[in-house]
Amino acid sequence: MKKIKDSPSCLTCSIAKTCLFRKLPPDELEKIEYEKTVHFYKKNNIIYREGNRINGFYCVHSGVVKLYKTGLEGKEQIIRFAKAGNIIGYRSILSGELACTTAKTIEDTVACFIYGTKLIEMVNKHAPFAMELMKLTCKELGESNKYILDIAQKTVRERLAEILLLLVDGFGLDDENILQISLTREELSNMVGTATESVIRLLSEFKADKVIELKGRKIKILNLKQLQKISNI
Amino acid sequence: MKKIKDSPSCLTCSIAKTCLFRKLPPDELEKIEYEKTVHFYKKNNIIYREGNRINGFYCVHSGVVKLYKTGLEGKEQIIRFAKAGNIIGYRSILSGELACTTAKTIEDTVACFIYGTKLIEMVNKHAPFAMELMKLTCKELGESNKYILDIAQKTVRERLAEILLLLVDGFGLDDENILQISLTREELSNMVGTATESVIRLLSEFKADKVIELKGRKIKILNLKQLQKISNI
DNA sequence: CGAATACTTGATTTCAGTCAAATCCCGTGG
DNA sequence: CCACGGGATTTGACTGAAATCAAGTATTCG
Repeated sequence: MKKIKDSPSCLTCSIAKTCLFRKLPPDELEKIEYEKTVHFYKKNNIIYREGNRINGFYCVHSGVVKLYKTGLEGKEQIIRFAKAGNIIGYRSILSGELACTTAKTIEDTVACFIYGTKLIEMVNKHAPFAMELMKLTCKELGESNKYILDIAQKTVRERLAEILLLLVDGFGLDDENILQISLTREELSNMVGTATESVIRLLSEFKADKVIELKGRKIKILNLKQLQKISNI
Repeated sequence: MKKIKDSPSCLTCSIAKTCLFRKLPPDELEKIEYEKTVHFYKKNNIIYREGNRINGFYCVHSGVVKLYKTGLEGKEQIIRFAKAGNIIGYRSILSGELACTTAKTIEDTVACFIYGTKLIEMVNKHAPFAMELMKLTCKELGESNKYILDIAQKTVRERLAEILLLLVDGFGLDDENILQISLTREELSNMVGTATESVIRLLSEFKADKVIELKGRKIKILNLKQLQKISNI
């Protein structure tokens, strides 16, 4: 277990300056600092489960979390990823419903837990914070709606290209144009909403067409323009 | 055009007592009463279009509105319906984005328009209202996420059964068990996310299996349990 | 009443899922 | 260090659900 001094402090946390929490006054942030609990998760650990009642939300400090729903045959459908600065679990707090997704780390992750009552208190007391949170939710809603259209009408090929572009957007490329997130083929297929074999075949095609290059889970983007063309945005 | 006295008043509007606006103090509601404009739409009219910047939102007073996104080949994907008491267009106001759906009436509809600035003012001034709006948004987000899973993993047959159940839930049955919303086969297919012919074939199957009965656009539910079974909820 | 739209049914095609088998890769423990 | 086991990946063959295409019928609306 890590030492306490490794725990991030809200007051010095650079994330708090760019995310949602920048809308809170400093004294409020200080209070959160003393109420929050910091959790360390190894890769492939579940933070909360779909269908659970959760009594707080998490602010991801580092690492990556996948949020997914589980279908009938146990197949995952990834709804989104959360990385440093993103919050997870807030939806069910605000709607008063059970968690609609499972949150599982795909890298070692540090996340701060804050009670739902605190979140609701902040929403009630600080209008700018409430507005920012609402903005966030509405954007997420827009993205989910867009994804409904995509899955309903696009081919798997188009969707895979689009997902790759989304990943480039969210996680970036290094100086060799390698995508800075490592996903299994199965996770990719669970994002696209297709069979693992289909993703593998399509990745091979993209590779044959010199759009990408593959080395294990590393994906090197050779032709971004072509990917956009394939994705039919 | 209808006479002004047909315009609903927020103060006496029974809808305002059950929906979002019940969270506003009476004096605030009175102010809205004088700022809102009432719009009358015939069936099949567009209230706003996907991609438009809209500067306000609408509260549906009567009638039904379908909210849909348009795909590549012009095919609609219906995201949800709005009926009396529902609000539409608020997402893009709050997120500061362009409208992510087109809103089109499928029945004669009366809707009240309120400026976005007013909505934001209300969110800032009245925390209970803000909370209620946030709750609404989060529920909608939960539903959209659920639908992503459904479209990605369920068969068309399962989804059609599920959509029928959703419609029963949202619009109810009359004393003859006839669904109280009239949709074209194409609209049904645009909800399910499939081809019109597929919906027709499946409806015929359901009819052959004595699950439903069809008379034009009227759908009579004969066996709700069986529908639930088919939908695999 | 005629044109346009909506609905239905049948035939065919195709995209993507499933099943099966082989290979690769990686961590573990001897 | 290397063999072993299990999961991940890949490829091929086959299947099937649903889309597309086509053609005819029914309804609706001006």
